[in-house]
Amino acid sequence: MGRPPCCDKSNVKRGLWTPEEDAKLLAYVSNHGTGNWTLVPKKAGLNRCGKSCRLRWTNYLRPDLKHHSFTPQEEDLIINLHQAIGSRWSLIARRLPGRTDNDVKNHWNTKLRKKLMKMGIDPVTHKPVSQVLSDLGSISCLSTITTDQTQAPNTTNLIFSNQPDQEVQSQFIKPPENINVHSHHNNEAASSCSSPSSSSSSNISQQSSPPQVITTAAAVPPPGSSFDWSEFLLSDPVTCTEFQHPLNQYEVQNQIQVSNNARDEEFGIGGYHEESVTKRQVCDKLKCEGTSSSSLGDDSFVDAILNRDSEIRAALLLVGSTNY
DNA sequence: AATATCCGCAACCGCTCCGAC
DNA sequence: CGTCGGAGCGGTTGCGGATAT
Repeated sequence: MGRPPCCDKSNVKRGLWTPEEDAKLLAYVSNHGTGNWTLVPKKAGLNRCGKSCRLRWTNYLRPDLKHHSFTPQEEDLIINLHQAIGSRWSLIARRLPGRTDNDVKNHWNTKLRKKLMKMGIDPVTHKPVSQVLSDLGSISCLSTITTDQTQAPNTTNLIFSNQPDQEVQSQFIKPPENINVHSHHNNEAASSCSSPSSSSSSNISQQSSPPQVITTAAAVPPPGSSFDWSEFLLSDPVTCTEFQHPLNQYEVQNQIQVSNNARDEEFGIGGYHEESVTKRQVCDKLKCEGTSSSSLGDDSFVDAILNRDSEIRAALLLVGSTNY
């Protein structure tokens, strides 16, 4: 038996709030504070679900909220934080005084995501789209391996099916999030399907079984042609599956990739974009390393991630400068 | 001017988290 | 330790205004 609903949905008003309702809620919360949200509507004389009241208050009525559009500085901060911690909207919003998680989320989905796409940057991984496609090529290599190893319906196996169903198509639209191109096993896949000693550019010729999608593809953007990545990313998923990698973009590694993997290794998790990673997991990890747990509020949580990210990137730059 | 399409935002839904018991 | 229930989060939906045809 599931949990009963928080309120009788058939008997409460839904949809847009009227000015009268806003006034009632505002008056009540101003005088009594929020307290137990399930009791607020009754005490405030509103025929609304407590959850709806809380949302209206936090997203619209709170007196400290900004209602003007986002500044370029705020946008930059959102992009940077999203790159570091993924879609933890509430955490990102706490870095932006007067903004709510809903504000940030909406702004990301309607403006910033498209802006990055237009710049040729994948908004999920924040990597160049060409690299994401390279990573997908690597993952397809995994699919040929894992199909034999396990029948578990993991995403990687589904992605490159020749007969994509609805689910497969939707996953293909946003592959990095669902496939997690920078997770451990994908790295293993990438390395297991390429010669250990080979340079990345030589991997192509050594691949015995290229991904199905790629081999059956027809449309290859000619070198030097104008190609709109944003249009590609927004295009029909079926069309997407017909796209073929330019071979010279088949290189697998770069420092950002390594950075992501190193960061994942650091926390023993499959990347910050992975759904299963909770704040607690990261905090626990940091706690084990001597970071005071009491100091790990949400801001500290973000700080810890940003600091660790900076450290890893700095270390990689150092390694890169000595290797090349 | 009428209609279609696009876009942004507010609100909802389902789920997890977390403290109380 | 397990259960309960409120709080909070992220994803998604749908409405309404703006713009294009």
